[in-house]
Amino acid sequence: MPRKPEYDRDDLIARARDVFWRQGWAGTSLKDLERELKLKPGSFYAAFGSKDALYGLALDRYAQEGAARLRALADRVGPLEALKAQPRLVIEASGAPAKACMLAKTYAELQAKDHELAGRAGVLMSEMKACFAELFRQAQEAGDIALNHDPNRLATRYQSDLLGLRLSAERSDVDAHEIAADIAADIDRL
Amino acid sequence: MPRKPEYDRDDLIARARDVFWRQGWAGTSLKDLERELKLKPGSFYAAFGSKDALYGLALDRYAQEGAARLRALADRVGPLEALKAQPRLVIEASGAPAKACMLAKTYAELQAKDHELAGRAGVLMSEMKACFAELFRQAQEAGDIALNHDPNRLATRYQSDLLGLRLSAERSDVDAHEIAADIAADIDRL
DNA sequence: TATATACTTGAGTGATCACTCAAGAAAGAC
DNA sequence: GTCTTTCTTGAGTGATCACTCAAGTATATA
Repeated sequence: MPRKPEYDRDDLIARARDVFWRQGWAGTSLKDLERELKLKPGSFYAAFGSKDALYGLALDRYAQEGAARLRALADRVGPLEALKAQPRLVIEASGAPAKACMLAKTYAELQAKDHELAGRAGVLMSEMKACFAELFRQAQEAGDIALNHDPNRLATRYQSDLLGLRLSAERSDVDAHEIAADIAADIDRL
Repeated sequence: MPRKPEYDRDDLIARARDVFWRQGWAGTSLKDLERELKLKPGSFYAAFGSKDALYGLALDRYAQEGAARLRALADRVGPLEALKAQPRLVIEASGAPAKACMLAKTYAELQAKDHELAGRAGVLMSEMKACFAELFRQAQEAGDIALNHDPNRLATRYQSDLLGLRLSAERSDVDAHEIAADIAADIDRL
């Protein structure tokens, strides 16, 4: 008996993710979202409850899709090549609304206020780090990386480098491809 | 004949810098500044004109002091050792209100809105990059780094690594000292 | 067709935003 | 002391913030 909504919830979350990713949490107003999602306030709150709730969904979606992409890449080309290709891929992603990592931006913006979303972003970054560590471990298992390295330490440095790269890639005075190539070259020297 | 202000303008800018550094641009309200600077709105606007104007002053102060510290360090221990020590020093700075770079945070927060302060932060980051490049060049001149490296490229990568390090240093699940040591070790291998 | 159920609409809520300004207080010049 | 100039004070400005809710509309079931 009920009426169906006119929107596609998944599509709405994806579009909200793009707005939040680009403009940040405080930088995105309800007006921005209403315009972008073509939703009046009433529908918006009926669908998502609050701006923060939608941001949380967008953050989870962002992390889940990023991890899935990396896993798919590793399945295709192997762990070492995936780790080497990732820096170039993240800064070349054409559809993305920004180069910088949404998790890092969220964490940097909201951590000082102990906002729940910063905690969530931190957890998701930690999971991503574990994902990198697993790939380094697999690369060692395959004999591509010397065994005297700690995969967790490699992952920590690698993630840090990626964060720096992606932030640098937003700048017009920086050749991010050079940085990406240098990060990949570092992996070959392990 | 005039009355003197009761505040120390330089001290006020330094305190505003710390608040902005920690909480960001949108995350800092006039109320926050009035509380921190102990200034009523009237005095605030008489002294600085606007929130953005004060943020600009704080940003310039931040960059100027950072560059001065690095130059002083290089004068003391030489260019190579300065570049190697800097990663550790930036994450150990005890008085700082945050680990992450204020220029990077400003740029990340405001670039999407084409805010003037993002442009200013970008210019200051560019100047810092040139400062790094000069140190790499001097280290080459001193025979500490092989001449086949482009100092500008080294500086670009180095700055990117520092940005990543400093962002990572805000996280509780990351051992930033390991990253800092690894960045320093990379310089030794050049 | 009638009814029940959910979705859509948009004016309106109080709170907070950056900012203004008029009035009062303080200090150097005379 | 008196005047002039500047600083300090804080209530108040309109705009925007996230969010609410009652009324209207559309659709699946009976």
